[in-house]
Amino acid sequence: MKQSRRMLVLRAVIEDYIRTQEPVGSSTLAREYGLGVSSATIRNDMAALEDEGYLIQPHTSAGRIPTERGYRYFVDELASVVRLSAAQRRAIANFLSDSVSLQDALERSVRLLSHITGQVAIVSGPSLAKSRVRRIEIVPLSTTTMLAVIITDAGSVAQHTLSLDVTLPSDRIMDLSDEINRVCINSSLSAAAGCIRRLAAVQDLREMSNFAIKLARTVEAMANDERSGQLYIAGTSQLAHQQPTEDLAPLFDALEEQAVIMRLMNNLSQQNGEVGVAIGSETKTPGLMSSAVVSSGYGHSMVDQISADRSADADRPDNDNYRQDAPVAFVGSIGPTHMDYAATMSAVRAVARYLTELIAQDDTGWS
Amino acid sequence: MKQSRRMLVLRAVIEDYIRTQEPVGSSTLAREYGLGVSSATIRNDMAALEDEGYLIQPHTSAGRIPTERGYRYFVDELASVVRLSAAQRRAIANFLSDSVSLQDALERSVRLLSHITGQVAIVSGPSLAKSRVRRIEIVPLSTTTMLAVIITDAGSVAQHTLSLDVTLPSDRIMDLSDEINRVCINSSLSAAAGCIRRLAAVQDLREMSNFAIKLARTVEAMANDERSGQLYIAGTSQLAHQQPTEDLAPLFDALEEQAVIMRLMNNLSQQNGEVGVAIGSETKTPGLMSSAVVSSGYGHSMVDQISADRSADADRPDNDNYRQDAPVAFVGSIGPTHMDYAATMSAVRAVARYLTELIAQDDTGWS
DNA sequence: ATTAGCACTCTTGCTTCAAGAGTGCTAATA
DNA sequence: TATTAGCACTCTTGAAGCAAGAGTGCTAAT
Repeated sequence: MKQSRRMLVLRAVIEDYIRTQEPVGSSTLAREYGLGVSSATIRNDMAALEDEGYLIQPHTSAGRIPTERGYRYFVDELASVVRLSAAQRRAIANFLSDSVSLQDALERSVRLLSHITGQVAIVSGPSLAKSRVRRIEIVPLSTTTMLAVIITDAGSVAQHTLSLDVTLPSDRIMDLSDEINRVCINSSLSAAAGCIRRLAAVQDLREMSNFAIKLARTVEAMANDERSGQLYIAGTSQLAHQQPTEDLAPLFDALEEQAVIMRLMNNLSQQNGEVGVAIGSETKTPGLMSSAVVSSGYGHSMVDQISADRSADADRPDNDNYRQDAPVAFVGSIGPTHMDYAATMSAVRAVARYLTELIAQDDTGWS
Repeated sequence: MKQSRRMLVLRAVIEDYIRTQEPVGSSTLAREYGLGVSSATIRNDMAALEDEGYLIQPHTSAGRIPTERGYRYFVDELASVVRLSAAQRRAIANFLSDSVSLQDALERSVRLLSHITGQVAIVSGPSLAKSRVRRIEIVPLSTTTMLAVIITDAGSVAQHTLSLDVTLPSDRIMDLSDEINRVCINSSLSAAAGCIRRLAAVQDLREMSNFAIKLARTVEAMANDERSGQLYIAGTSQLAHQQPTEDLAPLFDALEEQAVIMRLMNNLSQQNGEVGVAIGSETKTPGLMSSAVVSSGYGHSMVDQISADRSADADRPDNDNYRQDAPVAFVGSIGPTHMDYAATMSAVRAVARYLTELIAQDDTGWS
């Protein structure tokens, strides 16, 4: 009973602080929240909560504000993420439905998410490493330069220029291109690189083999490029709008460090389908010490689909680093530690769901 | 003589203010700059300059700061943009030279420019409307969905999904694709749309013609899409670093309004090769009232190349909206009105030059 | 046309002060 | 033992007052 009320107090403090952003005192709590005890009692509880590290007071004679630990408890208690209402979900689907390409869909998604949460939103494009090749095109830019365009099953398009020392006849390139596409389709990028390399060795390619090797190296590089999944960020202006409680510079710096953000969000969205939350120092990122990150993976590789097609395609080597159910990309939102966690988590989840559908759906495409 | 010294004083005030960011008084001026007159004389000049609208004093008893008009005069006087030193230019070329694709080059460019100027940098990808088609690929995503990938001579890649109501045999699509590429190559996008549309009518395409028409519409839409040239922005964090003299929110808002920025920069970079400067209200953009924009076009369509190839290719209709020497995209930097104009203009110019070379160079490609 | 000198104006930083909010502790109560 | 009333104490916040400093405008002299 006692323990229980203490936590109710904690919850009340946090809710109030999230609303008002001001240190909350015992009397406010006693008045506004129906705790049925006097302010003095609450004072005792708050003192205890402070001892336990859930609350802190900015100065001797002010109300209390939650600590990182406080928020963590609060978020953990928030176990069941409230689903958005059907209407809200429909609105999202509606807004995103007439996207015209994957990029377009992702751009809309960040903007939408940022708008819903009123915070910074981040969406990554599907990681190339975790996608399958749908087509590899080789477009001559000049006699000695080729543009390799790789289209993945997630709908993303990556490009890379290759320059050669020799001039190659275009029909031979076409042939090679056809051959590559025949062999590589539906392999992961790293597997495809292997295919191409093998092709370079086996076939009677003569002057082409050099080119093929270069191409293989390129594809491999793409697969391993950590920041391969393009990052979309929106809503940085929202940051400038909140009264500058503190210095925003480090936060902005962090946002420009794409690699850092990428790693952070990826870690956070490991277990699929669920939204992850990192609060303050949990982000292990200098600029985010007073921010929280809410993120979810999306685009889990469809399990049955994979295994079905694994057995079908004998050409594909086993060293594919697919992890079943590992998300292919992520979507998230970054805000102050005193953000509205419930709302943010719901929104992130909803957008993630939508994007997952969208990607899995490439049998029907974007309408 | 008198007129001349007044303007020297103006120049000195502006230079000092750009350095220190603090209102500059007559005594400082007399001491630090070798004007050879007393502070009282300078006071008179400053009073005159204030009457003429070049200077203003924030409060009765403070130094003077430049007005918009002051900056304008200053910038106009700065006629000859200082070229960067050979070493600096080499450093730029060096940093950008191992770009691996157009996107990559553009991303590096913004980051670099932002780093050099210490301000926000913006680079647009080549506008599709002003580029020529190098290749149009049609990749089936499913039986009823096609991904159209358009590759332009500037090296940019645009994509768009098309969904159909009927299933089309893939070999027929290949044929159509070949035909389209045969006819459209080297046309502008809008011309290509026309080609495809004509193809749809003339050929015995049967069930394909519907698809072709859809494709034509898509290509046309891409050509007309104002924001088609993707926008790259870097260095927003720099904004947060300068002491917040004033509210940054509107500035951030403006930066997120891609369409607005796009239009502004485009207008500013009309006359090619030269950098344009818009100061404060000259930008006609609410959020930029105390910012200045320095921008330059890049990637002028190479004049002779165009005309040569205009006569050669009889298939291309005349309604191409090429304007000789009109830039294809732009690069610029945004900073406070008290920025270091000379340095910023030099940097913008250097990067623009480099990018122009890069694009024109698609006969040699990225090294 | 320039300059020295001087009175005047404003900002800026500091200190003081009173009001208000909130706490911690003690002693009384159920 | 858990709760509560009461009270002294602490600390922030805002206003007000004040002295120092910077810079100007004006006048009179060169």
